[in-house]
Amino acid sequence: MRIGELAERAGVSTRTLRYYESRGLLPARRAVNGYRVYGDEDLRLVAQIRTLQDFGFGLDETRPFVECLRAGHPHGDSCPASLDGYRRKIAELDALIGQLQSVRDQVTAELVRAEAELPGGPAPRCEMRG
Amino acid sequence: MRIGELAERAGVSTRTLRYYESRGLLPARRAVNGYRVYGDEDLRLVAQIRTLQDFGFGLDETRPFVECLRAGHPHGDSCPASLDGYRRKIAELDALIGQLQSVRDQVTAELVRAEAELPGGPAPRCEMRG
DNA sequence: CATTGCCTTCGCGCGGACGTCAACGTTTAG
DNA sequence: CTAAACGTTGACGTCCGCGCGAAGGCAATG
Repeated sequence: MRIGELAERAGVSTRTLRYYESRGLLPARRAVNGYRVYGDEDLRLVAQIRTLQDFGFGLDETRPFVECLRAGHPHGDSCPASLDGYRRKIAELDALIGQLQSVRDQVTAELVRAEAELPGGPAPRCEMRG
Repeated sequence: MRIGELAERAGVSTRTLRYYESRGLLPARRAVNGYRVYGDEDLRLVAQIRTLQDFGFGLDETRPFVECLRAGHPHGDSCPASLDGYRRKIAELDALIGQLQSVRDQVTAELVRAEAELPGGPAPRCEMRG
């Protein structure tokens, strides 16, 4: 299989595949004429990269998974390094979520304060009846 | 007050102040020689921008607050448009947090599955006795 | 011969908030 | 008078990751 076919089957552009190769993922054997030659396993490899990308992994972060696959393991996450990759990403996400949550709370506090200070008088959230 | 003094007092660079002006925030009067001239209210204006920036507001999103201040209101968030700005940002943050949470859960599920499939056997989270 | 596919390398684009430099005018202190 | 310090505009560089586009040339196939 050459680059065009792999690109079509994987649903990415040939540019993307060459880019992956330039980044050290997805190395390709070469035919005598210099054409890149791929096997079916490379399809799974690209699929693994895309999946992780969808999770917000950077290209570099997909490396352990890719190397795990290339080492012959059944899944990209069949290796300890990949699991660590998961764990790091989860920790990263938790940290980010926490920061965003904190900002969210601060902005909400500002909103509440500003609403209370409005010259038109505070807009009550609950109906006051007497 | 000229640009250097305002920059120092506000804790930003002169480049930043000129940039704000170019973006339509922070318009400056000009002296006869063409120098930008600022008043004390501009200091509060810059402070308002920085505060919002810290909350993750883009420059454009600070516009209602800035115009509110320039309209003579006591705070940048003394205007309805500013409150809407707060609300939009909160909604934005909620959406983002939700997405990240979803991704986090998916990655966690992958991690759990991969751990269970490890050739070394699943690493139990709880001791099994008996 | 034409078409299609592939090869390489170089450089561009995006988006936002600036940094940095150039080349020049102004003010101020010695 | 001169030099430093400050001001002006304009244009380009940076960071970040993930690519895209195009030029110029070789390979395979009809």
